[in-house]
Amino acid sequence: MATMTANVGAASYPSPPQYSPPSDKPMIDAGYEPNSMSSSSSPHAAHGGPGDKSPLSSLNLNFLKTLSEKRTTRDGNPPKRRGPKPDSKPALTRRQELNRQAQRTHRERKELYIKALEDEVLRLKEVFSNVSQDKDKIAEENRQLRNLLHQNGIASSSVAAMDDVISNPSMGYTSSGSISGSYAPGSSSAFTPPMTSISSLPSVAGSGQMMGGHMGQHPVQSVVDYDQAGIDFVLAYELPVDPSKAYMSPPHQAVAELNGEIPFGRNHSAVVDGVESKTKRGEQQSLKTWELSKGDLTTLLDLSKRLDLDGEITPVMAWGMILGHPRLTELTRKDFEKITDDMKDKVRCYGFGAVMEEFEVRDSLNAVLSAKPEASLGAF
DNA sequence: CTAGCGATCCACGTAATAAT
DNA sequence: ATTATTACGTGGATCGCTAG
Repeated sequence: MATMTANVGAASYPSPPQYSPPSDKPMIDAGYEPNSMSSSSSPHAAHGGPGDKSPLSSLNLNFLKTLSEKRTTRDGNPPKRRGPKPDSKPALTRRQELNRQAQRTHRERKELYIKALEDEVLRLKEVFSNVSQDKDKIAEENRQLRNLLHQNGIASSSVAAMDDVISNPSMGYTSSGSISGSYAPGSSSAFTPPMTSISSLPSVAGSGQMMGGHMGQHPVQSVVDYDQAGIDFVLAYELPVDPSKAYMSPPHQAVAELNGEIPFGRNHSAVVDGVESKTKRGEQQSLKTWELSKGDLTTLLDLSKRLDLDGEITPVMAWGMILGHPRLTELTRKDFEKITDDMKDKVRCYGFGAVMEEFEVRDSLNAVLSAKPEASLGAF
């Protein structure tokens, strides 16, 4: 059992670049002699039965020790010579010999891997140290600049706001950084282009800016208010038609990571609770949902690309998908409603909110578009 | 000082099992 | 079938302590 779990995790150490596997098939100790002893092949003494020693036998302890210790013995002597044990018999079977070789190379790989990790730790320590120094310098400079502003009677509130954004990566994050590719990393069907174009806008920007980007691409568009259409689209799934659909699947970890970063609206479970309580009490007041402004929609679009739902997407993502469609301008308000209705049957509750299959959104969208007279077919 | 002894380190072998 | 990895055992070397 223990072997199973560990095996997968440690899948492989980077192979040692310099190690050349025994070319002429499993001959005795071919090509192995890291230190001194060359391939010998006539030792003796087999191993006995079960022995002494503590259960945490050498391997684990050795592993830990090699993380921090030197390559010499305590009296400064070089470590033990390597090579076959002086008392080891030549392998009796081909399989035995292969195992022996495999174990040697494995140990070597492991050693190199650990060494590489050690080096990486040192490197990162240095980087961290440098960054810390830079940060201190900048903070100090910032302080001085603020003082200067203050002395000259210039309010620094806006500057302070910028500081918040900088010091809190969860706010107004930009496209750089570690969050890359968080949406469906393995899914080639992800609709990245439109989403990135949207999310690259400052999240503090109002919907006007967001739409500016799209209206630039689709000028002189009908009367469709994409802001409002988007809000309607997203909110449509926050009021489950069928309360029995609630909690069909467990909360996703990705949401936990985003928790606390959503500065508006309501907990979705509360919404579902509200629905339940409504069905019980017949009260209208409990059927509240998110209070979503146009600015919030932009922020949601921004946040949504950081979820990894494995092929499923949130309504916000779906809306981003729709916005990114090359034939967006052909869509009317009725089309949006049609898609919304379509998807209502397919939406599921993911614990924190609604999700839907990406391909179903695509299908629905394409269905609506294909019912239209002409146009360049720009399916996904 | 030194021999004796137990604990620990270390490199290795073997077998089982998972992965390819 | 072969290779990679894990788990465990072995024996020599070394260390630290202690009694003589």
